[in-house]
Amino acid sequence: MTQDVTTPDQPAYLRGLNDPQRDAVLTTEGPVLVLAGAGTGKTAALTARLAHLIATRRAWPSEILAVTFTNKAAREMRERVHRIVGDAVEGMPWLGTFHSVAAKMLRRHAELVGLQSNFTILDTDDQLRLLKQLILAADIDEKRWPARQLAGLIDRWKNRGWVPVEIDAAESEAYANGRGAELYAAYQARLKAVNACDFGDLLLHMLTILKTHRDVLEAYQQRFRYIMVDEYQDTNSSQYLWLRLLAQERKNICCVGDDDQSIYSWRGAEVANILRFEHDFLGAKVIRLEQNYRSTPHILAAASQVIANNGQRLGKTLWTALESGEKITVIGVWDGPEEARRVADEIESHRRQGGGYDDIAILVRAQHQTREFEDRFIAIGLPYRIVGGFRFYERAEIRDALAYLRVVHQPADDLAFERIVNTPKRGLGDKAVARIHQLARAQGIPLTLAAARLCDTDELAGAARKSLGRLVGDIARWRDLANNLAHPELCRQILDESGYTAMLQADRSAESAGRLENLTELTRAMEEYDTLGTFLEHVSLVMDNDANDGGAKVTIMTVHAAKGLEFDTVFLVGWEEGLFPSQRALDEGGTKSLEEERRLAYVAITRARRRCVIIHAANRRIYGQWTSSIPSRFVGELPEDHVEAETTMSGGESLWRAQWSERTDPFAHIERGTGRGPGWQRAATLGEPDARAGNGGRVMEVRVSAASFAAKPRSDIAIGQRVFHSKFGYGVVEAIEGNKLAITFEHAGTKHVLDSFVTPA
DNA sequence: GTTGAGCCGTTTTTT
DNA sequence: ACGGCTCAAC
Repeated sequence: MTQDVTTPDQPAYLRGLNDPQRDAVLTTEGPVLVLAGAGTGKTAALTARLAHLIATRRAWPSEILAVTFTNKAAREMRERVHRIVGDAVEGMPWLGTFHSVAAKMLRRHAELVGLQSNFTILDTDDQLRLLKQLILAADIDEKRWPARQLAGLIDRWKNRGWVPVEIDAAESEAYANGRGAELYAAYQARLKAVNACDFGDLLLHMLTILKTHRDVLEAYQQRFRYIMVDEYQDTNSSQYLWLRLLAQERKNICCVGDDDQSIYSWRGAEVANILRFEHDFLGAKVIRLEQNYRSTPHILAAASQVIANNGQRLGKTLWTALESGEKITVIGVWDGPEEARRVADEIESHRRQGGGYDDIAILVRAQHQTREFEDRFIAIGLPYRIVGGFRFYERAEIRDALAYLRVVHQPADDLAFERIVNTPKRGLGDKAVARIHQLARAQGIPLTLAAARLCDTDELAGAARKSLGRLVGDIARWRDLANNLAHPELCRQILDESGYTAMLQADRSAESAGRLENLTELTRAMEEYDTLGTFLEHVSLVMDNDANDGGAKVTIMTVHAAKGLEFDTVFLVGWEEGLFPSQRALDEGGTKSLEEERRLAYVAITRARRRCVIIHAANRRIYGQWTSSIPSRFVGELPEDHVEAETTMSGGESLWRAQWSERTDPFAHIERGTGRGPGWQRAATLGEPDARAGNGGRVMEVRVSAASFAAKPRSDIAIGQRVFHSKFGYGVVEAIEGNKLAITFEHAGTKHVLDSFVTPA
């Protein structure tokens, strides 16, 4: 093939690269666009390029700006560069996500936009609470004009790089009869007052600074000899403008992306950015990476065929040298639970043939789909991990603890103060808080200060006054302590002295034990950061938590989260109209949304190395209602020659292709099998779906859980013992079989679970 | 000021 | 189906 033309005296980082990859590495000067199809070794080329710039002394590590979209991608790049150039990577302060790099810059120049450098970065939750207050103050009916909608609008405006005065009447019209811009301005003013900004602001403020302060712009233009951008198809306008300003002087910008994998338009990404790159950066060199090293020809053919239905593509022809392997499997099942059972069965048989759990992923369109699998996997004790979903730092107890730390770290953080003022309950309700607000507004001071002053008056009733006085005193003391105490210790002390720990200890509900554990974990995590400030920054920007607790597990995640990853076997579930493509995309976005859904399908298929199984169910429960569904149009777009169709439904024949060619009646298959009314009615009346076996002539295979083979009973668990399970709460062990336990839970009935999921209570 | 009952929207996707 | 939020009662 094209690789291995390397002569022995060439540097190690070029070894194993094919011609276009090498071209991407060695073309250092001028604008470069690397169009990298799925699985074409994009990251390898990108990291080699970085290494090349450093090794050939074209730039010091600190003179390279390298931005990615996710923390995961940034971390991976850092690790890979480290492997090549060693500790030189430590000197790369400007390798990170757009947001973390922008935050770092903004902390240096905060005063130019009216902030102090210890500003707080708000998350969505804080943002919504703040907006609600403003909506209320503006006398707008929040029921009619939800804060979420306003948040979405403001986010969109920020993504486009628009400050409040740039919002025209037509845009403003989108909220509360033209008051959108007014609310946006009020929001920005409020953020400034509490010394905070949101995610969009990190970029927008920096953009404002670069536009209005020539000296700052020129300094960065000088500094960044080379700029590299990963996943360029995901940049929004504000990021694009930011990049263009920074690259204007030296023009050494290398963007890597794939227009077919643009799946983030909903958060402002503009595919147009990549489509018009050559126009924006004159003389740009375009390099295409088209050799796929990941997937079999069948998988590649299927993906290519699906994406070919999109218009407006830059176009690539992916090819592979791999063996042809297995065709894609399409399976039609009866309903959601059967889908989960079927996937579990496949995984266990894969396991029996010596396969592992780690190389399997289940990709869903929407987060809620994970539940069906979670339920099934817990029931049979199949180890799994859900990526995304509830994030560690989004849990209530963690956010409470962080709010305490924020109040201590950044005195103007009113939102944090509001969060903790009556948590734990200390008799400071709406009335007392309203008084504090009143005073704060009257004097134009932060809430903590207003609270302190309020204590000196006799405006509050005795109990409330005493309670508030205590809190104010505590906060003042903690602020002092912050200077001479290690921050993890400070955090522990705050949690104890505020009564927060006591509150959780007094709570005997199923979750409280886990919450206390989470707080311990939080203080442990803090130890990895030098200062309270860097820790809080990390929390705001790097909110991902790889649950890296040992042991092989099947991964369940959304297609979005799977971008950039690969697995031997991939199950693509829920390929039904209304779910994938999503109803919303079908309803409101027209062709554009549908094409984005199709790109999502393309991303999904190309995650698979060897085996790709696509499943659609005939019936699904949506909002608690059974609904019939028809196979996704994307199923119909798969090339026949590369697909093996199969169904477990009573009719015996797969209808997926018929659905999108000849047949028009979506219920035909269901009627044929049962001879009775609409499928969902029957499904709804049948308790345990397996009971249908006799009905439709299908017999469920008797399953032996793979988990029971690896039977290694835990010594700390015995029959009759009380245990805790993070999903089901407390229960008593009834039986032990290998590493599987039968437990009668206090609130969830009797379940069979793996012993690794429980702890002795 | 705190607790409970009923109502509503929710299910896209994330820094 | 479920959780979060609003409103009413204690």
